[in-house]
Amino acid sequence: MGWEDVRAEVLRRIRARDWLPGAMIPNEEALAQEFGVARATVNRALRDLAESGLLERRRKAGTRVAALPVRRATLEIPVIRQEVEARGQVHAFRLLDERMALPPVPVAGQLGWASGAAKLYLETLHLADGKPYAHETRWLDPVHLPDPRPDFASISVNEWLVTHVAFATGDIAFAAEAADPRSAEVLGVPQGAALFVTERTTFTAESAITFVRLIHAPGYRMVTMV
Amino acid sequence: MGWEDVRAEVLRRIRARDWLPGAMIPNEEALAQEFGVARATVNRALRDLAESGLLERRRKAGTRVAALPVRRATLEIPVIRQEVEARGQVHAFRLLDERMALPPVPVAGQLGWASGAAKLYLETLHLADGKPYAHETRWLDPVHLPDPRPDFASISVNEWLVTHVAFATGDIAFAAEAADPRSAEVLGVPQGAALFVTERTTFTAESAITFVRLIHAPGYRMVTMV
DNA sequence: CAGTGGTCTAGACCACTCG
DNA sequence: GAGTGGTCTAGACCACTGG
Repeated sequence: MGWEDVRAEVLRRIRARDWLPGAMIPNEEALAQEFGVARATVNRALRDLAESGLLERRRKAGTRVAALPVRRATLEIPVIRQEVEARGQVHAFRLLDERMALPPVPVAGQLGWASGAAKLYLETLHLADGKPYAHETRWLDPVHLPDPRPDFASISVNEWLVTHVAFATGDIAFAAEAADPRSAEVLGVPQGAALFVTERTTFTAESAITFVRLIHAPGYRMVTMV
Repeated sequence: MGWEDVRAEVLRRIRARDWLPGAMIPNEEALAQEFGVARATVNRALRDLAESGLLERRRKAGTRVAALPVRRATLEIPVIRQEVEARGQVHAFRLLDERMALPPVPVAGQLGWASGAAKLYLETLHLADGKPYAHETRWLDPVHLPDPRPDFASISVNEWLVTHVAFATGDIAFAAEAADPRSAEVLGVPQGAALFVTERTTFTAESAITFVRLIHAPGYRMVTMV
């Protein structure tokens, strides 16, 4: 009887409605005795179920079955090259633009960059088997780059950052947007086409590193297994 | 020195590039000695970092810093009512259609339903402060419903399922799609508008329960904190 | 203040897998 | 075969928080 068995049995009782949504379940010590395992083993199992949103735990208050379970889905976000290669296709990219420029106010604001400070703008087209796969536009604080800058025409910005900059946190957002003229041209789709967009902001402990928008070619789906 | 401190210190060394991407790090016992904690405490910290994709661990092989860290983002997918109420708005919904019908072949196929078997089709419009929020279309195997069926005009299908059916697993997909005539009409947007679509398939241990498409009103964003 | 979960420890054995 | 992570145990103390 390992912790995964304990988890399975608890899960079974929830599913069988032995323990109803919103109801308390026995405390760790009671379950440990019933299953004949140490309390730490029960703790491990219940902690896991709580992390996945099926249980709610509070000291002193005890453990209850979540009334309205929040589904938690984990997305894996690999570098684009891996994503393309995982589909059995060949990845390539073209650096379309690279220059210092003033970031738009909303971007500077979200990243906490002083307005009026020029940052590095990079525009890249990713290809899968030679066909447009994603249109990437990125603002990057050059303070995180060595002098001279890496040659982003030969190594993708993202891969350089991932292997050379210690990034800490960030947030990711997904949205559907109508293709603007530039993305439409680059991806070879009609203006206004519905495109899947990923936006990522990345910070180190102290300061913002980069803001990137990935505009995916039509048909892109993001899938998760629960 | 708790396990979170150990995790923080290991993270610091990765960020400081003391330990380079792809490189091995000391084993648990060595770290336990260095930090003056039990091996189980180090294990907890390293396991956590491995789950978030920063470390790769294998028995006998040891622990190494991930060469190309896979970002893992966790999405919380609450019931729509909670989502709307979290924005400080009032949730309401209207059941637009409810009937037995033959599901489209791709749907039946994905759910493992015999072709030619009629299932329950439900169409719902969700409102936030009275304005269209999401257009929901759903196929549901009535075998999971009591007789007579719940009154889905007064309790939303999703909430009924979540509190009454023990669902096990499922997958979730996100995509951008152009508004079809029906969704455009119901949501009050032009045909062809770019809309964010969520598709969920839900299974019990034995059989498929439901397939649901949520077509969100324009401007919808799905956000995650890493 | 008292009950519950959260964590730590020291030691042990097991499971996997590299060499 | 041997080294590493994975897990379990029994006991202890701590931290939070409900009554």
